[in-house]
Amino acid sequence: MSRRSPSTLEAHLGYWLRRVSNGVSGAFVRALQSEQVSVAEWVALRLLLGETQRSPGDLAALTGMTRGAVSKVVDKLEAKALVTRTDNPEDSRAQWLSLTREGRRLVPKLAALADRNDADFFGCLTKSEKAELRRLLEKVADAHRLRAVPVD
Amino acid sequence: MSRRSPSTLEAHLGYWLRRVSNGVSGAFVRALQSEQVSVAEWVALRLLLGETQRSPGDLAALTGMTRGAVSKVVDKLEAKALVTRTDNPEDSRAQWLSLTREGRRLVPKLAALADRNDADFFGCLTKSEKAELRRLLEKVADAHRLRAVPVD
DNA sequence: GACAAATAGTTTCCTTGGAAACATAGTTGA
DNA sequence: TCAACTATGTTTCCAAGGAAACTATTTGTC
Repeated sequence: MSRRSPSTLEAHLGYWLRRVSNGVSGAFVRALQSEQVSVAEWVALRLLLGETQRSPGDLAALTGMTRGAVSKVVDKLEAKALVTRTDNPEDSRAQWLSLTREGRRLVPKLAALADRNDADFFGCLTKSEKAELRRLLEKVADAHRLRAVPVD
Repeated sequence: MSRRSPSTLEAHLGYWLRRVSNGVSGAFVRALQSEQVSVAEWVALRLLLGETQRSPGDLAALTGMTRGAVSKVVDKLEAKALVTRTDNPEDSRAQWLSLTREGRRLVPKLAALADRNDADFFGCLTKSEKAELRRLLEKVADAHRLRAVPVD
């Protein structure tokens, strides 16, 4: 008549994934703070680099954020003069987003922060362990069609 | 005089970790919604099971949440009659938290949801791949002393 | 061409959690 | 002893993002 005790938190792979992911993301948030940029803003900036025909709706579709949330992120980026909104002449509901000169200048700096953060965190793994970790993560992502670009 | 173009989002392991982790966690949030429980509430409930001397401050220390946030989570759990606060007779600032009968009954149900979510997500990996993924994640967690129990 | 439905972006309201101030209550050291 | 410090839990204020209502356009259908 024994009843199995409920599994612990640590029993789940999802738990470990989240635990590590929160560590990596938290450190990245702190790194970006040195440039007064949020992760959502970084992602938006990176997605806009080299693209001249990208709309707020595109960002919403790519990231899984709501259009409302994207609207606010773009507000912030525009206030910081990193992005501009321009009317789409073919559809007056729509707009194109572009990086300003300042925005284009900032992206490589932020990318360097991302590079360093990643190197810091996964430096404890060998080259082949990193490759294996990436392979496994991509396999899970693929199996579940996880396409959304994470913004947090 | 060429300038290396900034790395893409997908270039980082942290990106893939977050992408998958958000998928797993998002699905778990939706699963918990069937019982009207948040992830933070689930974690608190699980951490309280079988413990009779655990305080709000302990939960804050274990999870990395602020004491303010824990206070609110406990408010919710108390309102749902899953947890009770009792005064600590040895220190009138402090309190002990305990699961109610209802709370103890709910935990195994929620644990089953977690089990299923994990199985669903990582079922696409072989047994040895799962073991390897866990090993790699624990290695990174260990290298960086990542102790906080994720609550989101 | 007219009008219903769909689409793009914005705004409002709500929830969640951090930061910091707050109120109490222990602790420590002169 | 008692003032200063520390510790516990709560509250207030703020920022971020989702849901859904809203405005303005465009598309599709008759």
